[in-house]
Amino acid sequence: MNQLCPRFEKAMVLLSTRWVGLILFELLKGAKRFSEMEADLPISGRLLSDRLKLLEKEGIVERNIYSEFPVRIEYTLSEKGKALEPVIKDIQRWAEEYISAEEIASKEEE
Amino acid sequence: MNQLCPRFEKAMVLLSTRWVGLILFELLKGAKRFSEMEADLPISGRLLSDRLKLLEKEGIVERNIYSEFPVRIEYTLSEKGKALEPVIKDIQRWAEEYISAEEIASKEEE
DNA sequence: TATTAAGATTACTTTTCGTAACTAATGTAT
DNA sequence: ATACATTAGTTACGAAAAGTAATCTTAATA
Repeated sequence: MNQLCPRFEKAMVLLSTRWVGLILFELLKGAKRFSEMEADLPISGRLLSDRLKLLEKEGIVERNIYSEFPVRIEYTLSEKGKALEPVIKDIQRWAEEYISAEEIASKEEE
Repeated sequence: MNQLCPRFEKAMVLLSTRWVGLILFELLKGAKRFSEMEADLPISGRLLSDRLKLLEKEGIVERNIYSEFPVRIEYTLSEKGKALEPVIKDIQRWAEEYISAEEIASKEEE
């Protein structure tokens, strides 16, 4: 039925998961705490939690616990995660060149 | 609230739309008819139709009608669509390097 | 014991999916 | 002329997933 390379298909499905791209973009800037990401991204805590768990399971994100007061938990990209940088950079370049201001303005219409 | 570049966010949301990546991958190989894509991709006609309309609206895909018997309709990438090639190529490279065979085998588990 | 941060859980609403049946346009066979 | 193929979708609708906000949990202070 379908002629796709299973690795590619798996990667595509993973990267197409809603908000995963934006989370990767956040983490490419450096280690982030849960609440920082929650503030920066347009998603709720429940979803952020789900996605971080998914990315951790996939070996893309690492969760580091620092036993301070109060406890600090930081999320960082693994090597596998950092290797996605070119994808994100390409998307940024494409967006700069091809997404027009009008398109963004007309978000709420239709 | 959020600190993201709106162009980037828009691009990310668009490219994160389920199946959009796989459709782009199909079309990077050249012009495709509706039924060919339906056969190659693991999605239903309804969704394929939805996504093609979305991509046409976004100026990424072009729809060409040939009045033969029976009518032939081909989908191709616009310049804006072709400009996404690096993104897809990067994802392919990443998948080759980082998606292991075991991960694919264990699709149905958990 | 009251507070604070991280994040999990719950209860509930809204969107999106997927299947299968249906429509439209056009050419062919009878 | 009428009935049937073929391609390319569209519609309807129940099922599944995604979304939100508010409420718990845990652990270490002050």
